[in-house]
Amino acid sequence: MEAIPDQKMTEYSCEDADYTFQLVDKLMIELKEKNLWDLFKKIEMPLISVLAQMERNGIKVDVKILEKLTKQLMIYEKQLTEKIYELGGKEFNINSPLQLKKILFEDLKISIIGIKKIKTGISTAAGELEKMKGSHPIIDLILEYREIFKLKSTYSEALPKLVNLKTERIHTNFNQTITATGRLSSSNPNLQNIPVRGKFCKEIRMAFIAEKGCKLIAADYSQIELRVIASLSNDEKMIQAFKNKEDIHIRTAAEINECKLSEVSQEMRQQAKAINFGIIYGMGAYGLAQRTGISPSRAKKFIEKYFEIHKDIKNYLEEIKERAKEKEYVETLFGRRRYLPEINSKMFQVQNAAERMAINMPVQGTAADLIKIAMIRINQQLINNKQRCKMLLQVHDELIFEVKTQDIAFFQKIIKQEMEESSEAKKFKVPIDVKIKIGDNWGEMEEF
DNA sequence: AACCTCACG
DNA sequence: ACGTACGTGAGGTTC
Repeated sequence: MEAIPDQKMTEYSCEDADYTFQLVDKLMIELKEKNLWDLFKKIEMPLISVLAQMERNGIKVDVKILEKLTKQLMIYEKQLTEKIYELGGKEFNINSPLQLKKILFEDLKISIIGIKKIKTGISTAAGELEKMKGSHPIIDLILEYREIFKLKSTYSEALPKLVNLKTERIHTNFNQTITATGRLSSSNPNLQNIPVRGKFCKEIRMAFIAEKGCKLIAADYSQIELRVIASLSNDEKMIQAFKNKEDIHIRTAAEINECKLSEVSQEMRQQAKAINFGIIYGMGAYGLAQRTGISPSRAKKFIEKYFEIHKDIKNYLEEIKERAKEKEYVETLFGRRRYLPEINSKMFQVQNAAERMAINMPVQGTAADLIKIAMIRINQQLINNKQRCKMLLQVHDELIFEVKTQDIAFFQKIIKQEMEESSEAKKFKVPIDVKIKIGDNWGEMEEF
């Protein structure tokens, strides 16, 4: 790839070289002492070249689609801006939370009971505005404006600037040494946060296209973090649910509401989903209530019920906190560590925050280890066939490939197999399930 | 540079 | 009594 800048060549003296070797030695010893040498040798070292290859590959982008979308978004933005000025009584910068606050709470006198306070006063985050929805028509417009502006500024306008002129592709950076949990991160641009839920997300994703004569394959681990916690905690009930290929959220909903699987409503499933995710994040009853809109007392009952049924998970969470306090670190199934000295802090909220990190890291980190291993193994298989199948992106539990159309069946099988059935995937007490989708672009993919 | 907000898993 | 779910990156405003 041409855009890679020339490395700055520094001239080293012999003394510098000696010093460098000493540092490397020290680092190696530290890795060995902390029991991280195996992890480094097995995962991080081989992953370096996989990521370098992915960065060189890049993903093809149809700039025209994004430019067209930008124009459309600008029209919406203008219409919304005018309406908001009218309702607000004057022109102001809608992107400024400070100015927005003045309009909403001083001029329009919208009630702020129960709205979250932050450092600089009242929060105007979407979740808080959501609570004021009924009190003034301007709220809906602000929310819509924010959505449109975000799409335009962060995606449809910004992405074309990062398309390499020679390759017509976007080459993101995959950062291997940033996160506390072992995940990768992506920057310049971040291709791990391309919209997928809201309005116009399909249009944005449709701009990421397969090369002529190729298709994109997306392979994602289904419910990987819940499978990980089921396995780590050895929770028989949850393991059984995954073995039976049940919808885990429906199952949870039936359990906490004490009803049949068939009696679970959409809303009940939604609440159960929030609980399942909350468990992974170490949430409390208050947090659950905030996010689901149910009352704190009801949320508390749901959580109690959940732990009553999943005693193994409850025990696991207690144990992991205890062990973290003793060792001041937590670790993944593959031995990756996160040091958490603050877990023994005397400050209540500092310690609490560390406890939540202690709960989350082994789950998030084990999933990260698993996909990294899969990437290395798949790359091994691609090495002789790079022209026919390229690994393009990783989005935490998902891998995107570009494959020659005639080779789809061949590589699809390899990818799924390496992700689901490697010896490492078999270390889990639950089956690992990978969903495959195929399409001409990232926005229109069909499940296989 | 800090802060806010918001996109993703 | 406390504040309230984990992990990221980016664009905007304000100082």
